[in-house]
Amino acid sequence: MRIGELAGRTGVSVRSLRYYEEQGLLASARTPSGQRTYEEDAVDRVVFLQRLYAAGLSSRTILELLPCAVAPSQGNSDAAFERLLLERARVSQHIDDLVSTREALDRMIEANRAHRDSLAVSR
Amino acid sequence: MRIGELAGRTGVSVRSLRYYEEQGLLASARTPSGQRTYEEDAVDRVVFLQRLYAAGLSSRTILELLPCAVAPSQGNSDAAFERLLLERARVSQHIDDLVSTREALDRMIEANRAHRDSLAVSR
DNA sequence: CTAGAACCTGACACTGACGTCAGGGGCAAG
DNA sequence: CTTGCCCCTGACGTCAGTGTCAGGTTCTAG
Repeated sequence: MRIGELAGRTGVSVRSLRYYEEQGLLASARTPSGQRTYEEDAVDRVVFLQRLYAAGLSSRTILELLPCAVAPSQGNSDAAFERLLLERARVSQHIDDLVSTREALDRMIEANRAHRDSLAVSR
Repeated sequence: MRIGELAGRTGVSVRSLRYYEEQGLLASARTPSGQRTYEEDAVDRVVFLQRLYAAGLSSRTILELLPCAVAPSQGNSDAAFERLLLERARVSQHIDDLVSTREALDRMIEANRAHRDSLAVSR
């Protein structure tokens, strides 16, 4: 498929797809005229990239652990595997932070709701 | 206390503190010579701001829900309360995303570890 | 053949939270 | 008094992912 279709199917902009390629995260074959061509599996790949981006990983970091994602079958460099473990820990830490932030928000919500209710009563 | 001490006690840069003030998120009294002065509670406020920033809220958004955080005692604008609920949902959604991303990472880790172990055996 | 959609490269713009530098004042200790 | 540290404002730099525009080629439908 061509880049426009891939963009449509993944919800990612054409610009971003070209950027991913520039970063070494997404390969494409080229037609003789130079247009990018993708296989079906590119869709999953792009979705996967989006997921990691959303988790706060940078292009560089994703690039480093990509060998593990793409070919767990060969002896991936220890560095990539270490990266993987490290990012797993980072995500986990981030989750914990968010959970406690959510709790703080819940306390605020509760406090405000309580007061709003009391206001409603007094009206 | 002056800005340097506040920075030291919160682990936030002096630059950031001035930025927070510029955004209307952190007030300061001024000495006659123009130097910023903070009360003890500024420490908590800054920590709170850091928490929200880490949760992905923008300065503008934080500013909008700040009334709820600072004075749940008065009839805060419905808009601020709505903002609060909305951001709570956003954080919650983000947590869910991160959790499923972490699961994806765990699957990758497992796949890689399995192969590494089998390699180790064959050596 | 031709219009129009989709594609190409290259480059500059933007956003947001901050770093950093310039140029200048305030203030305590020696 | 002066050395040295902290503070001030203002402004430009950074980073990363993307938007967007320019100028040009390619594909597809009628």
